[in-house]
Parts: sequence; C-alpha cells; structure tokens
Amino acid sequence: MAALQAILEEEAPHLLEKREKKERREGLPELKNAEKGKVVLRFAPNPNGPLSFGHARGIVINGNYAKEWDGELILRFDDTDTVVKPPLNEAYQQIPEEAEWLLGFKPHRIVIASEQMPHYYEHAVLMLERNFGYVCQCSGEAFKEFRVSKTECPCRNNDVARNLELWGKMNDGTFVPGDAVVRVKTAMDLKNPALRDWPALRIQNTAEHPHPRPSIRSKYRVWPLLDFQSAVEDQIQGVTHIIRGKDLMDSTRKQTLLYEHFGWTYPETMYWGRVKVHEWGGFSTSQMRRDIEAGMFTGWDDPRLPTLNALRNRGITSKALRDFWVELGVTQKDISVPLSTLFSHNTKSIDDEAPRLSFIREPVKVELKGEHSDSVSVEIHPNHPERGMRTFDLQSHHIWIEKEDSVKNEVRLKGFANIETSNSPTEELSALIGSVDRNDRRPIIHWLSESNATNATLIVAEDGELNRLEGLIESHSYPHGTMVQIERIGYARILDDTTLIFTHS
RNA sequence: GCUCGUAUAGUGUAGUGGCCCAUCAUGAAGGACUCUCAUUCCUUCGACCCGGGUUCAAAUCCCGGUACGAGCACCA
Repeated sequence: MAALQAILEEEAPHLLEKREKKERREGLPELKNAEKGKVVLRFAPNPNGPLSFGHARGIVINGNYAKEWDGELILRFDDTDTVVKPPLNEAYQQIPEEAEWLLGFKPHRIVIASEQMPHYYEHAVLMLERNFGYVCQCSGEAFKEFRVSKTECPCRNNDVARNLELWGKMNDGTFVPGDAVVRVKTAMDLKNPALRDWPALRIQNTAEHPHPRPSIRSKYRVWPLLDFQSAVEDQIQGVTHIIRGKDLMDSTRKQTLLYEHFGWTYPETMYWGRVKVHEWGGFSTSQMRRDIEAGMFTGWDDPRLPTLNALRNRGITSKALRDFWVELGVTQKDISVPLSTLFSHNTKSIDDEAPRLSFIREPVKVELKGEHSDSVSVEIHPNHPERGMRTFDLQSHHIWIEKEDSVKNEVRLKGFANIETSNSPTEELSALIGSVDRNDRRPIIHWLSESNATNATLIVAEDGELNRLEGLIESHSYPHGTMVQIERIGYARILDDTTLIFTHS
C-alpha cells in the first residue's frame, strides 16, 4: 500500500492529496464554532439531591471547556417538577459548593429555573399568539393515539383567541392536572414519533405538592417541561454550546423545532454515552433518596454511595475526578468502567503528598527479647526524606504486629530489625531480635511500638458493606481530612482523632 | 413496534481515505529501584463487530446484518 503510494507519487502526484501530519489530540475534543471568550456552557441538574458521580461528568466536561475557551459556565437548577422529582431545599446550597470543589472555580452564573417562571410564561403566550403552540385538552392516552397514527389532534385547530382563553383556565385553577397541556406544533408525520406535537407546559397540583423554595411554594400552577424550559433558558442566557448525555438527543430535536418557530439558532451540541461503574451498577438520585430514608444508608455521604460527597469524604480528590472524566472524553459509546480506573488517578494525585503511617489490624502484642536500641526512626515519606522522620519509642520492649503477620516465624520489622518469633501457646508472643542490617529476603512487615499506638477505627466500604475495623494507628498530629498512606494496606483519610476511612489500596 | 445513536486490545481512548502490520492510559506478566503488597522507572502482552460495495488505496465513506444503548412521560 505504501509502495503503491510511492509509485503514484512518481507517476501521478496530482492524484494524491497533500496532508498535514497529525498530532495525537490531548484532552477533550475541539469545540465546534467556538470563539475565545464567547463560549457559554451550562450544567443543569435537578436539585432533588446532592450531586452524584455521574453529575461530575457534566460539571467537569462543561467546566473544562469553559476554562479552555475563556468562557462561562452556568450552573442551572432545573427545578420545575414538584411532584415526580421534587427538589430538595438543601441542594441549592450544597450543589454550588460541590461544583466549586470539583471545578476548582465557582460557576460564573447560577440560574434557578423556578425563579425564571415569568420568562417561560411570556414565551408560552408568545407561542400561542404566534400560533405555533396550542392548548391540548386530550388525555395522555388519547394523544398517544394521534401521535402513533400521525393524525392531528382536534385541539390543534383552536384559534389564537381560544388558546389564550384555555391558557387562562390552565392558570386560574379552572383546569386541574391532566385537563390540559400546551403543545408545540410540529409536523405530525415527522419520522420520529417522539417529536410530534411535543408537550411544553403542564399543570401541577402545587397546593398538594408545593415547590420547596419558600418564595415559590404554590405560586404557580402551570409549569414548563424540561424541553421547553431548557430551550427558552438557553436562549435567554446566550448558551453557545450544550454538552450532555445522549439520552437527551431527542430533546435537542424537539428544542430545535421550537427554536425554528421562534427564529432562534440552536447551540452547538455534543453528547456522551452512558457510563456504568462496574461496582455500583445503576443508581438514581431518587432511588438513593428512598434507600437513605429507609435506613439502608447512613446518609448522602455514606461511603458506599456514589455521591460526590461520599467520594470526597472517602478521599477521592477533585483532580482525580477531573482527570478521570476528561480521559473518558465525550464519546457516545456506552461504557462500563471499573472503579480501579478512578483509583489509579487518585493514587497519582495523592501519593506524593500522603505521609506514611502504620495501622495494625487485629493487633498482637509481641515482647522483644535481646539487645535493641531505645528508639527507631523511619521516614515520613520514603521519596521525601526532607520531610523528616517519625520515631517509635521502644523502651517498653513491646510492639504490636498484625495477627496475620504473627504466624510467620522469620520476618523483618520495617525500618528496624529481623526478628524470630517464638510462639508458646500460653505465654504472650515474644520475638528474638536478630540482625539490624537487612541481610536476607525475609518478608518485611509493619509494626507499632507500644507507646506510639492509639486505638482507632478504619472504616472500609466494600462490596456494599460498611465494615469498621478496630485496630491501632500510629500516634500522629495530622489534622482531620489529611490523606495518609497506611503502609502495606492502602490510602486512607483521617476523619477524626480515632477514625480513618479507607480510600483504596 | 416506531425512531435515534454507538461499535478500535481485558477496560477506557486517539484516529474523518494513504502518516496505521493503529495512539495513549489503565490492566496483566516480568524486571530495576526501594527496609511498604506503595511510589517511580524499564520490558513484554494485547484491538479496528460481521458481510458486501466504492476507491489505485478503507479502522476511516456507502449499503446490509448483528450486538448494545437511548427516546416514544402532563420526569429531569
């Protein structure tokens, strides 16, 4: 093939196109039609719970593009449903904080849909007045018939005055939920049935299901659906690029039809596919909420849960999360990723900082026999001797080792000396000190001197279980929240004076 | 059922007609360093879903098949 090309170059060079040498792309794909400083992106969660691992993708990807193009990232609360997925008041505080933690910067604008209702009403009326929308009084089932049979619903022929009159009845309480919706006129023979005369606004019973925001409560009966609300809001905010899950592809098409009616230009759009994390499987905010309320989890930050809060609490850094999502990119493939991929990013982001500590699971006390020094010092971080040493006091001649290690007869105490344990069934375990120099290949184990050990609990979330391992931690003075590496076990985060949470190995 | 979308090593990912007997990361195996089963470094392994077509040339374009996913809600 290459040979053929060479011949062609000789004989008929005009047949070959000249091409630039391509470089491997770094990071996210190029944003189409983007202009430096003029890019506006948004991330629009429903505040019906705290952010989860999946939300992080939206924040990271949109945030990264905003940063890359000197643009803006809007954090928008799509809180227009009070019945099926009712918002949670705390989330309005928590989500911006979590987003900032994840991004490393504050979102440039925060928009709350429920506060933008006048805009949506204005556009709804405009839509009726210009006659590309109508009030439909068919039931859901009745309309479904029209949709599948590609026939127009009779309400479609209402004149403008009639539609405005019905609009009034939707708003004044004459109509109850189910009585009427506002639909956008499209061609009824569109190939994709999902798009045919799609619903834009509906009535909610906000007397029984008030909006949780005190300023909203039962103020409105008619609420926009996502496709309408989002479309209008994107236009108002001047959004230039929308990057979201491919489950919203049909939403884009609906919204494009609305944009055409209004004479607007739809933003550039990109999609990502579904991501499953092997260890978590499927999860939804609503399901988590039910499970927490049922007492299956300790709260939104239960380390078994895939919430951002839980991951953060457990010791996953925002950098690891960012690197993880950027690496996955914005392909439309549906993928399944093991948690170890995230952990590998996390190790990279914490190992160089994490001080080393000894933690003894199932401690066994050992009496040291023979000559040894009064204390032993080991490095706080083996790759950073300048950070100093930690010192174990040995004047009591007693140390702790893990039960699992105690059955081995010849081991080496890390940083100290070889020992030979002698196990008499009645007496406590004793060990004869051997060579201080390392002179053979015997296994190296971690240990703790009696006077440097503090009782501690290591919380381990594994296989859906939450286990509390009681043990001994090396005495230290690191502040709460510090990431440490517990030698031979893995990384952990210090929660308080006597508790650590296991991050990963 | 209708509609839309996706298919590259075990897992992710680069690649929009010749640079590709295919990139990078992760993983696995081996090794170096190391008084941690960590970190770092080195080596090796391993992939273009299938079948047609277009073309001098196809991972890349077209058609068909298969598989997987999503939408068809008065949820977001």
